[in-house]
Amino acid sequence: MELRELRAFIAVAEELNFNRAAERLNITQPPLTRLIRRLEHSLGVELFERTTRKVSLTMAGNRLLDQAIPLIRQADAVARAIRH
Amino acid sequence: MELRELRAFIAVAEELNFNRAAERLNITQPPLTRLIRRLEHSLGVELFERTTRKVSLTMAGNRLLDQAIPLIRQADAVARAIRH
DNA sequence: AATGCTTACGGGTCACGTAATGATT
DNA sequence: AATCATTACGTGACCCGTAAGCATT
Repeated sequence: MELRELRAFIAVAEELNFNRAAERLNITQPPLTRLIRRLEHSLGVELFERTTRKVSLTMAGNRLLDQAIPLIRQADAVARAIRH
Repeated sequence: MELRELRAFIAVAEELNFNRAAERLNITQPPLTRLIRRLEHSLGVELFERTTRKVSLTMAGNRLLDQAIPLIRQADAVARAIRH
């Protein structure tokens, strides 16, 4: 699990749309799909249900979102603190 | 800043020796040197003073260590929670 | 037909490990 | 000479973006 993956996850979870999330991350959809896949694989759970037309969070995804946001926030705070 | 880099940083900070830290991380010294360099570069600060014979934490390094440990701990807790 | 996620594929970058270098004791 | 970190270098893996595929509306 890497911060980059969590940032990608949060973007998708908030947008519920890979295209917009990818734009927000300044990448295209395919790498984003792969980031999410890798995160899912490393955690051993599905984070989204993709019903071809609609993306929604699974229960595990919801739980992760709750925890990923403060984690990223804390990581950013650490970086800022060290940079002064 | 990535978790992988922080884990490497913690290993070096605790061992104060690149060789032992690399072993602990199951990599060799050169990639470890580069991980640390990249982290230093991304934060814009020196984290270690390398006097060729001795490695010691800078002030910034000390501050990062204090914050990186709980951050990694939290990240591990998140991963564990999601995996059940 | 249009939309939206995923898979295929080619190319460039990146990361690893071995080997060589530099510096200190 | 020995130790320890860094730099050089070649190879294999990884990541990106374009293009193609596939399913749903």
